[in-house]
This record gives sequence, C-alpha cells and structure tokens, in this order.
Amino acid sequence: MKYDHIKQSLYRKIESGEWPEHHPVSSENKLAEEFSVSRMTARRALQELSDEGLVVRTRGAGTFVAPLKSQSALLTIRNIADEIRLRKHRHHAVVQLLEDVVAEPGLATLLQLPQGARVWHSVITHFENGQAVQVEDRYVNPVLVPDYLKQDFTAHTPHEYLCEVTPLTEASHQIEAVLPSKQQQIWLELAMPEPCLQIQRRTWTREGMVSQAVLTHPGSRFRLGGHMTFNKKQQNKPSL
Amino acid sequence: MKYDHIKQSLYRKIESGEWPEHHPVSSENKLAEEFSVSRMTARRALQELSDEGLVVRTRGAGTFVAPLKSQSALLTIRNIADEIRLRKHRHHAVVQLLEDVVAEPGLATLLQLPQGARVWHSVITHFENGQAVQVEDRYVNPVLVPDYLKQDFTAHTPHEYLCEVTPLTEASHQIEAVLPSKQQQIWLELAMPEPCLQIQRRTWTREGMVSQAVLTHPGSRFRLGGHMTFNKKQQNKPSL
DNA sequence: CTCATGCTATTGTATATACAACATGAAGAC
DNA sequence: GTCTTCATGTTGTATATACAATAGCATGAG
Repeated sequence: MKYDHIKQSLYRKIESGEWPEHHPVSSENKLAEEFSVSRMTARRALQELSDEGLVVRTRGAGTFVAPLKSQSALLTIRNIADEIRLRKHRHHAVVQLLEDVVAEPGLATLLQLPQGARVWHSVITHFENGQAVQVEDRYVNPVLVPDYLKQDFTAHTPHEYLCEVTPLTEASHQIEAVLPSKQQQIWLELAMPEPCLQIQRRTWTREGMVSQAVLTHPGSRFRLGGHMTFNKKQQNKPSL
Repeated sequence: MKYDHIKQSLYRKIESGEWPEHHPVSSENKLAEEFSVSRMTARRALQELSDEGLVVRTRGAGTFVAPLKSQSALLTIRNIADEIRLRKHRHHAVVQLLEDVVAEPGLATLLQLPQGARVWHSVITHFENGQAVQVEDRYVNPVLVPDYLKQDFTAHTPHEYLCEVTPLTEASHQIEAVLPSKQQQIWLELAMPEPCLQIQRRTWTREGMVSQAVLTHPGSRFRLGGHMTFNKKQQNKPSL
C-alpha cells in the first residue's frame, strides 16, 4: 500500500537517528510529489505517524519528529478515588501530613531544584468503605505547583488537583512487593505486617517533573486490575 | 466539525448502553445520508471510533460496537525473557512441571470446557544471571493449543510459543502482593518467605480464552516498570 | 441436502479538488 | 526601530469519485 510505503520510509529515517528530535519532516505536498501520490495519501501517512506519537504536527507550521522517549511501554491506572466510586463503594481520605520539607538530594536533582531546597510533602490515607486501602506519600514541585499546601485533600485527591492545574505529558511507574514500614503500618491501620503492593509514580509536564508519589496498598485488601484489547495501533505487544 | 458531530452522536448511543456489545453500527453510506455529509466524512468518524477501540470494523461485514471491557485501564508488560535480554543479562528457564491435569471447576468454565476436562499445565522458573526472578504457573486451553505439551520451553518461553500459534485479541491482568506458598518458595529458591509480586494474566482469542498464567516475582529481586506519554487518542487519563 | 456461483452491501485504498485556519517571514508604514 | 499588513506555505476539514477486497446471502446445479 502506498501510504504504508511512505510510513516505512519515514520510520527508517526517524528510528535510525538520521532525523533527530524536532527535525522537520517533509510537508504533505513535498511527500506527495516525491512518492508520486496524491496529497491525501501522503497526508494519511503523516497522520498515522502522528497518531502513533512519532511526529508532531501543527497547522501552519509543519510536521516535526516527536521527542523520542515516548516510545516505551505504557501503563494506565485509574485514580484510586474514581476506582472506588466506580465500584459504588464509599471513599474518604484522611490527611496524615501536609508540610514542606527539605528535599532529599536525589529528589532535588529530579525536580531540577538546588540542593537543600524545600518541596511540598503530603501523606494521605484513602479508605474504601471505611477500610484503609492506600497510603499515598507524595512530593510535589513547588515551582510548578505553588499552591499545593493550601488545598483541602479530603474533598479532592491530589491527583484530581494536579490534573487540573498542570498539563501532564509523561509518567513512569514502578511496582514492587514490600513489607510496610512501622509508620506505613500505622497509616494503613494494619494490626500485623503483611505484603504490600507499592507503586512509585512520577509525572512530568513539558517544564519538568511535577510530582513523585509512592502508593502503598495492603495485599489482602487490594488488587490492581487491567483489561486490554490489541489494536493495530499498539506496536508493543504485551506478554502473556 | 461535522465528523465530530457524528462521533458524539455514536458515542452517546454506545455509552448509554442503547447499543450493546456487537450491535451493528450504521454503515458509512447510511451515516453519510443521515447526517447529510459525504461518505469520506462519515468514514472518518467511524475510523476514529475504531482507533479509539469503541467499534470494530471488518471489510465486507460492517461496523459493530466493540466488547465494552476494552474500555478500562490497560497495561502492557513485556515478556520476561525479552526484558532480561534487553538488560543484556543472561536468561535461562527450568521446566518444573509439564503435564495435563483435570481443570478446576472455575477454570473449566472460563475455558468453556466441560467439568472434569483435562487442561495443559506448566510450571517454569525463569532465571536472570542465575538468580530466580519469576515462577510462571500456567494453564492452557488444549482445544486451541493442542501441541502445547510437546514444546521445549527451555528454548522458547510459553509466551513466545503462544504468540506464534494464536492470534491474541484480549488480555486481563491482576496484580497483588502475597507471601509465597512453600512450593513457590522452593521453585524460586528462596531461603526465607518474603513479599512477592504476583501477576495473574488471562489471554483470549476470538474463539475463547487461551491461557491463564500466574507469575510470581520475589519482591527483593524484581520490579515492574513502565513509562508512558499522553496522546490525544487516549481518553482515560492515568492517575498520579 | 450440499456445494458452487454470483450478487450486493460494506469497508479499504487512492485521487483530485476546494476552501478554512494558522504560522511565519517579508515588505511597507509610521 | 517598531508595528502593521500581506503573501505564502502548511495543516485541517469536506466533498465527489473510482475501484479493490471481502463477507454474507441468495440462487441454482448436482
């Protein structure tokens, strides 16, 4: 197919690194002439590359190679409050801590702040039908989200607030199984230590990293579930 | 925009439940006439709904509402062997069990087999640089994959084999933190019990469920990671 | 009844065209 | 120098048309 031929050709130039990030891509008309097809066919190739996240197109300006990091595996997880409400269960939150603290050196680097800078810190326990199912330990970039400490997080979750005030572009996740610390055990109202699912999540806007959250769930009260179908569009086939 | 008007209209019918799963959607020509637009415009609306996973289109047959479950969170995880090789580490596998057993009642139902039917069962331990990082406990549908037991799973993982012989269309995941059983502890060569990340994964083709796998990772030796970017196409924004 | 054939509806690909909306830079007014 | 205006190139939307490839059904042959 002609449009696929064009796609493959552009694919090679981008993946080989011949065209780096933000490098301009030939316009629809140029491609049409080059490959001897109509503009609509060339357009389709560019459009599909755009849908796949390989190029960015802006009307009037042109088409450009997208930032490459967007390639790798992706993982979407719903907001805990939405999840609970979706199950028609009651949700409430208790704010355990809401303060500003000196950032750990590693965190300061990630947030592109000077060593010793202060960052916002919150610890919130989320309850489903009165039972603690998540403790959310979060650090937030004060430059990008100056008013974080003034919010009432019993009414809206930090997730909902951050979604409103920042245009998120990227996120990374890390999931592991751990035993909770003494302090986490208290926040989760656990009588005995038990294996917990711990999710570390970092989110970015174009201007830098916004937030790091460590979400800890008691293994006996929480499962993380997902369901997916395989479209043509998804290049990375998941494993079984 | 006209194509968006059509999309919204179809959106409502699907999300309200007025059109259930597999309900036929008006053809391109019907929609074109109904909304007084050209076929290409109606086509675009259907195409985008298809890209978003809301409808399924097959040439010659028509357009139908997609199975709704595909809506929820999605989660892609790489094959363990690929993952290890990607890190330039050594991977090898030990086949602990490879047998046919009578299916549990629940499993038989899921696989659409009569009660008491036999299914393939394999248990394989995966090693990264000589250290056990996953035990894969898998049940496979003998109707859809008759030759499963004849494979050499030290050469290719079950994942790779199943990908080759079946056209997967759907998958579900469940992740939780647990303490391993005595038997799992042996398979993972763990001296002491420790929290483990346990992933249950089920996969389907159009003809039915293919396989259920329970993947158990020692918390101290394994982390599940992911990175993503947000496109316009993805309607479900992940939480932070 | 069974199988083969062909018709029709439907989606997929490709083209040509027109106009709208926007970005950018150049030329000109002040 | 600074601002405005305009021309040009680019992407976005919409239409009309043609033909290809396929699925499903109906019809007919055996």
